[in-house]
Amino acid sequence: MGAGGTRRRGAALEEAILHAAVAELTASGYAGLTMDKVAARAGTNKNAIYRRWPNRLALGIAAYRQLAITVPPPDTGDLRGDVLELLRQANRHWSSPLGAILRELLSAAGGASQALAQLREQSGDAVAAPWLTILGRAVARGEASPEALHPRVATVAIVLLRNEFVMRGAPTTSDDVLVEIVDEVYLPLVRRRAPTA
Amino acid sequence: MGAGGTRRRGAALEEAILHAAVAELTASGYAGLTMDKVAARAGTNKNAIYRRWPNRLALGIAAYRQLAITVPPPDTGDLRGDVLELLRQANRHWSSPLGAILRELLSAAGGASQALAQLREQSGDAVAAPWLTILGRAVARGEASPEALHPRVATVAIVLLRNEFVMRGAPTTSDDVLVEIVDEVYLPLVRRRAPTA
DNA sequence: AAGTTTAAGGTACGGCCAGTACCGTCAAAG
DNA sequence: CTTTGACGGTACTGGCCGTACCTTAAACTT
Repeated sequence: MGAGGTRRRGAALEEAILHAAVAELTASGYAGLTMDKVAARAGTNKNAIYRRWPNRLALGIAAYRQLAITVPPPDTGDLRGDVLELLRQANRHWSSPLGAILRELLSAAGGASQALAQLREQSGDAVAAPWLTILGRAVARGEASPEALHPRVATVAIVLLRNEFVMRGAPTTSDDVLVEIVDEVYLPLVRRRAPTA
Repeated sequence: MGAGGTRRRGAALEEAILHAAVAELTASGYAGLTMDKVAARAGTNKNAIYRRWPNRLALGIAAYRQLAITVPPPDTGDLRGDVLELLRQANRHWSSPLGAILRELLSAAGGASQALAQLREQSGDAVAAPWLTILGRAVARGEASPEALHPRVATVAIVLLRNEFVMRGAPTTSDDVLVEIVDEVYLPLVRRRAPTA
């Protein structure tokens, strides 16, 4: 049918498909992302899609990447404020429709560790950076111990929050829980420790 | 067909179906658990299944419950040993075929928080208990601070390990990582904190 | 400008599987 | 011995992924 009259090729068509996939993804989530619907919305057919992406999951991930954004790490002046703000950002993000899509994708990727790698590169490893940033400042201020810069230590708070999402199926996590994570676990852990006897 | 000759009813049939579902689940995982195959293996048909479980996921969960077992918490005499042993148990469990099935189910449950609750009851909350047990003993020995008995604190190690499984798609986690979790995060967190000078 | 290559469009399947409908049949309850 | 309701068999619907095959148009070549 090609409403535009002229037949699109190459990059133009690819962009149109991706755009349609993004639209479907935001409208119906990954579960509702069907190849037929994407093709229809893009005004093309499934062949054009399968020439570019090997399967539905790959297309879904590609579409998600169009949506993902990164925000600069907060700088409130003290560690507790920074940590809480980072957690709240993450909480908002996971509660948002975008977060729901990400969870769906992670779910669908499941064992396909090939595809999973792409998602981690985007959602996982990028997560560590802001924590190291705010902790670096805290160490400089003497608020945190240098050992806290160990990645596994630095990211404990966000990992606990992620666990909250995974275990409770709840869409959003109460702010009380965030405060609890910060005060009961994270700050005691990263704070300058008294020398072990 | 009914190889048994007599036609089974009620509990007998239900048991046969569940048994077949368990067999299929262990043989092919949840992805390979199809209603047709279960019916065939049980020597019945899909109707009998759908009269008892509303959908495939419910059947999968029911079958999984048949498989899940609990092991008594370790008691090595010191906290570090107990913690490591608990983590190693969990590591083995998640690496096992059974763990793979559980991950598949959690994946499939996804948003269906109704079904998710059933799985949590089995895999999630039951997890906290052994940690409180070993920590209770450690507190009595003076190895850990009483604040460590806070559930969110007590379960930090296992949550970090779970995160490892979720993020790295890896089937098993290296023992080095377990040690790292214990020594870098868990012990510093729960250990009796030196009175702030 | 004519010819050639390559990708798009159109359409129709194959295959898989969840879930449903219908009906004949047999076991258990009364 | 009759009635009831669950069981067995089978056949469908419907959705959707992924593929095959052919026609047509764009772009590139000579």
